[in-house]
Amino acid sequence: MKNTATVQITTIHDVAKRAGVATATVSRVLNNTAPVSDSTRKIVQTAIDELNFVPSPNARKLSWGKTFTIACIVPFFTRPSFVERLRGIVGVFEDSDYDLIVYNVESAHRRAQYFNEVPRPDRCDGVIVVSMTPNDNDVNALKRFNLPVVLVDSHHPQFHSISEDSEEGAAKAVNHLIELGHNKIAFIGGPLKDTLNFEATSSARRLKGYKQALQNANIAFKDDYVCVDNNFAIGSKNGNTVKAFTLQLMHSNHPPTAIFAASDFQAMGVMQAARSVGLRVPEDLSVVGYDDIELAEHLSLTTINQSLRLSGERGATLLLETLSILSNESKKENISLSHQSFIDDYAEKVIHEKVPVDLVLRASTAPLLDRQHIVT
Amino acid sequence: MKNTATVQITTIHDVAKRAGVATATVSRVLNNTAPVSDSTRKIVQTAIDELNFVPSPNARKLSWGKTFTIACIVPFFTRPSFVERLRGIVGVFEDSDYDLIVYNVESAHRRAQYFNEVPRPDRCDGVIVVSMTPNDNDVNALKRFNLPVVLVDSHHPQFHSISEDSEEGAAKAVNHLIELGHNKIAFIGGPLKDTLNFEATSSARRLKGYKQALQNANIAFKDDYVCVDNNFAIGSKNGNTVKAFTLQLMHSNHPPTAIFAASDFQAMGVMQAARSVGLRVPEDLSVVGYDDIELAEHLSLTTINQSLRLSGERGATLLLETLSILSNESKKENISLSHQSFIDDYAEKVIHEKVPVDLVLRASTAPLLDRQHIVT
DNA sequence: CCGGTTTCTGAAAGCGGTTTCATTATATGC
DNA sequence: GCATATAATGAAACCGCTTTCAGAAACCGG
Repeated sequence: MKNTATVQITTIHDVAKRAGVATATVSRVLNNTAPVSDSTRKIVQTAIDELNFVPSPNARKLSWGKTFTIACIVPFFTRPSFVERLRGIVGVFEDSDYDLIVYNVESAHRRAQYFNEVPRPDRCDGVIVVSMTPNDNDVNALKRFNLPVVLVDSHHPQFHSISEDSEEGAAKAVNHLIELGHNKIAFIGGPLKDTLNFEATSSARRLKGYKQALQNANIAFKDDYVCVDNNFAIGSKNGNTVKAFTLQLMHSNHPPTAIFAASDFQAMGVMQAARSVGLRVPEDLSVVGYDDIELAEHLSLTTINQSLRLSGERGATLLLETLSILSNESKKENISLSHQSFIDDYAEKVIHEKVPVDLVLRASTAPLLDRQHIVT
Repeated sequence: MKNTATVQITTIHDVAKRAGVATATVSRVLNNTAPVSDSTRKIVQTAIDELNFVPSPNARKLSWGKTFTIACIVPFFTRPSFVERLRGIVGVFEDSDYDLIVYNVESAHRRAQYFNEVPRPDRCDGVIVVSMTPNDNDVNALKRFNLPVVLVDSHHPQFHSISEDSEEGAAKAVNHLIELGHNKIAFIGGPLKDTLNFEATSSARRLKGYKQALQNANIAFKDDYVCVDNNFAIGSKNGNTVKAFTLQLMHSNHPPTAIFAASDFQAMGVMQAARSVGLRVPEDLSVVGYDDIELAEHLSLTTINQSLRLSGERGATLLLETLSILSNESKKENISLSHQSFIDDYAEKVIHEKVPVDLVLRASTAPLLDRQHIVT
């Protein structure tokens, strides 16, 4: 059951033979790892070029004791925002020596499986976890082999993380509406508890920001104005709950004049529902979303940009940096003591980076009109 | 510059020592590759369990001469439909022994690089190419080492492929409109030539299907009704061309009563543009999209479902099948001659599978009304 | 022109598995 | 009951590359 390819690949031995040197020498010119005389180097290089030799990644990995791969554990298709995040991550590793393997979590079972099996030094050199807060088991699994870990879009005291401040973002959204004169502002969001990790979801944090903003503006919080779609998940075919919520809100005795949705996808549902009953956006109803996914621009949706792509980029970069620091650390040589201690410090410190959240003004929000006052 | 992990991983030697056997024996119980007495098997198994031993993937790969990884070359973020396709692919490999590495093509440079560097037996056991028709160079690169290759969403005589019939799909869309009584049907699509591979794009094929359908219905083809956005690409910030096209069409002397867009994303632009000037969809304008991406359902967009997910699944499965056939072939033993020849046939034959294209009826299309007749 | 570095290079020992080959123990046949 | 096939196991080679170790060659000051 050996390899099925019929054409043999040239190995370092072929090169060595052709160049009339030992494989060690070939390896040395390959990696610049020890002095090689110009003459032999040239000969070897010629042989390499002529044979079109590329060293076997696997052999290299085994020999180096590194995998040169990064594992990315991500609820791939259940988050509307993963594309952009992943794009950021992929972009960083494209130009590095590392391969990226994406582990897609779509069930609690897979989640546990991946957290247990993937973070091993013989499988990857580092781990990026996206949009999942590690629970106790996960933490143990992640720490077992001291692999560098970066959390993107989540937070844990023991691991580096890149995250956004959902509360701040939500507050910005709501403040914007308040500044436009709205005070009947509803919230529509997804589930507040995550079934995969039993943590507060971004919806929960955005709801918190929403409440905070209202409070700061001395606007009374109304339970009726909060709608939570516990089944909401991109990919599930139940986008209708949002529409039902919207209609319910707008047909109530005190219909809101503005709705803040915890995601652009939900905001889209809101806009559609509103329009389906003849309400104009933004004239009759202002809508703010969250995420600033591609869609938002096409919908002219005012929303909160949470730098999705950037968060991926930063996460990947941070992991790369950690990796390089660790590898420098392991060859403690020629390094001044002060520099060494700097590095130690750096390696010890857990870094929590926040990515900016910004209001993106588009055409789905407008000042509260007098007419609306009358309607209410 | 060795591995940075500080905790050592247990190896097969540890297990062997603990069980008091040779590593060969451990390997044998691990792989069921030769008879082992029940007693020793039990001892070894215990040692494995106690030490929590998992064989190093890398060592295994090197030894087997296989990589146990599949390379997937895909224009990741420039196609609106990649998510679903990838989802299908990922789902298949999750339960297999293979890792999936996704190579994201976003420039001609990367494209060439990946096609040249990736399809080597020391990097992967098989290749899935998504949404790109290989050019001559690519074909050479792909065939160099006789690696199994499957094309998803493209076609080439020399490689297995899973694709949809864009012409048929487009014809179904247009026929639907014709059946509703429309005869002023415009087409809005993306570029007809692909800058990455200089091949006809799906837009081009859909345009062809559009023309065909018109012709079959004896409706004269009008150049004015065809709008091609040469800059269209998801991710580029120029979704406005579609809107401009739409407005231009609707303000012309003979505005169409229906528009067929070559993708759902573009259809969304059409709907928005139409509504922005007070036109109702579908009452004043029928719109049909293509792809049936998630969005379509939320937009209540009538569209053509081209089984995106399924295409990924089938492609991945086909590759897996090919792989298993090849590996069986390589151990030509205990196989009846007839079965062997069947396998040979199968391995020789290039398989071209079509995935179904179906009209999905939603609320963006309606019968042509008399009122519209008058308007024109 | 000699001892002592420094530079360059090859042989060989890993990396962590698998597999061949040889050997011993057991089973089977007559 | 002995020759021979078969089952079970260990030692060692191997996958393709890196790296240590040690020796040879070149360099250098006196």
